[in-house]
Amino acid sequence: MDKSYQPLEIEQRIYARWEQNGYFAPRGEGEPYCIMIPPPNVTGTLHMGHAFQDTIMDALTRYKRMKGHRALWQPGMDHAGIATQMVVERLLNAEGTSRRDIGRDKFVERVWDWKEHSGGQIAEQLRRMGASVDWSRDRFTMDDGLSNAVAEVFVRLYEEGLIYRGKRLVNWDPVLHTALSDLEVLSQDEPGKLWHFRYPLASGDGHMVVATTRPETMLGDSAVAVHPDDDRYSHLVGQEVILPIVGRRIPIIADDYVETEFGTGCVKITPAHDFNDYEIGARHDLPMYNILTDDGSLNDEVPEAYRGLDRFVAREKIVAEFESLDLLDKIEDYTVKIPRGDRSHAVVEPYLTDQWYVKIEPLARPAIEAVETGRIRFVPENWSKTYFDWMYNIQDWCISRQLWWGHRIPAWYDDAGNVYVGYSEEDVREKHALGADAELRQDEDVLDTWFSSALWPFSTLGWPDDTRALREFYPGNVLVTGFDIIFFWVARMIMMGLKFMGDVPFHEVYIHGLIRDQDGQKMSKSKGNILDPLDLIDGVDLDTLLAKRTTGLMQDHLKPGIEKATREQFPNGIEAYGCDALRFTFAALATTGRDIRFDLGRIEGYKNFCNKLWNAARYVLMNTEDIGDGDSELSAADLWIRARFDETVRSVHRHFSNYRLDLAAKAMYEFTWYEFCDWYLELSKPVLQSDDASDAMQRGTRRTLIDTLEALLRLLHPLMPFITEEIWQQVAPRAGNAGDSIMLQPFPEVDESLDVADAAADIDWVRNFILGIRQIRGEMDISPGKALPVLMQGSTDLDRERSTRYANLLERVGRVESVTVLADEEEPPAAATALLGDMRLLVPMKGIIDIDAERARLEKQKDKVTADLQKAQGKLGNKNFVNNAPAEVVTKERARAAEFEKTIAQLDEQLEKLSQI
RNA sequence: GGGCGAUUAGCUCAGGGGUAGAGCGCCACGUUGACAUCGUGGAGGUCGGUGGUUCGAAACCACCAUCGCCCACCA
Repeated sequence: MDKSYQPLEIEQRIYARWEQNGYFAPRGEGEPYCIMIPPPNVTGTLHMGHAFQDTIMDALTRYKRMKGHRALWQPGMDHAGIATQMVVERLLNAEGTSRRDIGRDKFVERVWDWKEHSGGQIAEQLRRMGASVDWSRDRFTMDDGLSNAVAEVFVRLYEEGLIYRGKRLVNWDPVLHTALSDLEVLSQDEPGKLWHFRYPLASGDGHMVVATTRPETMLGDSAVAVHPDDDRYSHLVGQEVILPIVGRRIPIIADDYVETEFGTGCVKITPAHDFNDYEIGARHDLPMYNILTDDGSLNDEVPEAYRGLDRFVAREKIVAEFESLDLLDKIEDYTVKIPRGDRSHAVVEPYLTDQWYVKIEPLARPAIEAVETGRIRFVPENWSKTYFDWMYNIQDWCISRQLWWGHRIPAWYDDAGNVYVGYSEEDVREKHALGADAELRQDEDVLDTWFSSALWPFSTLGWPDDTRALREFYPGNVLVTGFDIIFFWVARMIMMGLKFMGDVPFHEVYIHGLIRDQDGQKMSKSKGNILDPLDLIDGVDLDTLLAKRTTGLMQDHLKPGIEKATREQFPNGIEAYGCDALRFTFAALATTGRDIRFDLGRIEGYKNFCNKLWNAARYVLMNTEDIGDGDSELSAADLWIRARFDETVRSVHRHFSNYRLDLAAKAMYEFTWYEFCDWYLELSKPVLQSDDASDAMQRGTRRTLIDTLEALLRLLHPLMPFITEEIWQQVAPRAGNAGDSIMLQPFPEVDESLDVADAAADIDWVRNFILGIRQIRGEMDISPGKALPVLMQGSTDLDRERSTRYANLLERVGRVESVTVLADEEEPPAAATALLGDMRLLVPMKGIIDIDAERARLEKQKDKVTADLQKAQGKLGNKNFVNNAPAEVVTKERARAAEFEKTIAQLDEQLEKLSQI
């Protein structure tokens, strides 16, 4: 083995072997376990969030697979309608052409080409992350099977009356020319204005003042509303105003919606361009004036001077005209919530169009119940509240999009405008007995991407066919995802799963945090702070990193700032940490629910951890080349490490079942480094490197070394698949294990039969002995290489017995030259002291130790213990404590106080001795 | 306007009614035959504030402050 761990060389080789051997497919007869990957957007590349999420899912899958489950981690990708269409349109634009130039069929072909290219990249990245997904089951939301499922669901919902078509106000994106669902619209505060306009009363007796943030919509006004109880205006209700510029007479109406406190208490009503006004218009039967075109310009409904103007240009002109008419009351600065499309960032307009909707309430009810009754559990629990809040107020879902890339809506129209829904044109003709001469035209629109994603938990398993996979793996066990798509995706999967499978799609929803940069900023291209997970694995030089962060920026002026920040943070680029270090870092950071600052210090530390493990394995292999097959005898250290390992296994099981990968990682790390490496390997050296130990004893230690390492590798495997496999291939045969791959081995289980109480107590004694001596050595600046004589004063029989039995360990590991028993009454020489139970360990100071330094050291210890003692005595002196606290707490406190007193007495005695010198 | 979360060592974060923890960083010593990507020792915190519950609060409760996120139709 190399002297240090070199991840890059081994990772890809190992993954290829796993994949070629089909190890990722479900196997065995165990209970099925299934996780569905949240399908990444096919146009994207994996970012840190994916890598984090994939690490969690892979760790869970590997863990369950090793526990004997038929484990399936279902892979696949999402066609991501709008996002993908935008990417390909941009490509076309760069070529000097456009989607409209080449036409729908050619365009869709281009998107498929792009999908092949881009999707392959993501699959490659997943492989580099070590993802043990079953590639043989790979799915794409637009492939034939999933498209069938989409059509099936659409037709069934339509036939049940749960999908309908209607003309309503929708969120319209004037740049993308499509409707959006409420979720795809993000409202943000932006500085704006509040314009106050005077609308003259038709009676000629003055005017009303209305305020608006969107002046151009006045062209579509059909009323002015006031609150019914507003005395200022009640005499005007029923009268009319003359709409300026347009000249239309519109009524003054009364409606509860109006807030008397806000502005003047008069609201202009534009039913065709505002969601609230739409409702009011419906209540009062007002006419609707649609004044916009698809791209957000004014249409022919408005006075000629305004036709064809973009709405924002028209806005300026309207204000100017009001001013010239002396009808502009005032302009106030005002912060406005601006709704923007989440993809295009264009200002979205409420716009009257025909769209398809899912009637959601009947689907939502059982979905709410599934969480209320605990059939689905959110982890952490508080996310269920977010879920409920949305589900209780859920609105019908607009599912049609005016795009070209996506599942075409399975609806056909005849010349008379009748609509027929079916699986295909033939199906429709047959079902409705339409003759061949009847002209049918399919709906031009496609479905919201999330419509197909909602079916993912069963469409990927073959639904609507009754497949074996579907029977085995539905419902899945856990969904691992971010909080940002609880509404978009999680809720909709639950609704569709219950509707079409009659069961929940998964029993647990593990919501993880968001990966942020080291300053807590969200990672994004425009901030220039993105990290590519592969760059952390493979390393990257500064120039490449700079290029990655600055090319393709939407806003060129950000470039210098990004360059500067990147140069400062990564003056030498990023070193290669390897996949296992990255995965372990993600796991260690995966605390409940909170966002994660990705700190390079952590991954650096876990890379070192890999190296530590590597070298521990080197040591073990070096010492187990020839174990021999005679009897073996286990030493106290051997028993102790086996017991410590069991304890670690126990806690790792617990942490996996609670989705606390951070705690699992911590338990693994601490055992490996602080117990196995720091102590056990050191304690094994005296046995293996001394002639005193019997062959049986040596065999016992060699077996323990190899057995513990082999089991430890299995324990670590779900988090660090590559390094554990690489080492295991060499270790397993010596441990008597003939398996092909560590990933197919059983996960370690606790050996309940082990009774090691005595051995554990002995080893604790040895460790404390050595720690005491090390402390003296460290604080007295005695060279680690110098062996020290030690005197034991106040020792018990057991102390003396142990000092003999473990003399070898004390000498070799503790660098103790000799251990001498000193009778209680015997006068010790000047010495430095360490306390071990009731016994004092003395290191004679002759020529070694600075007396003043030793006195200071003891005083410091005494201060600390005295403070502890005072605290304990304070408690014990409090009657309330003694009377009310549980007896065992009081007893414990008494014992503590007694211990402190004894320690202080010993320290005093030692200080006294020093002063006599 | 409603809801959720955070506030613990210089930094990043665990923990949790009875003894305040880890990693990184820092200081000192050190090449001992797995590992200097290392070893050994050490310094460093009134656990955001105020009040309450309790024998006991950093932890539970209330309020407040600061920061963050989500939802919502005051034009």
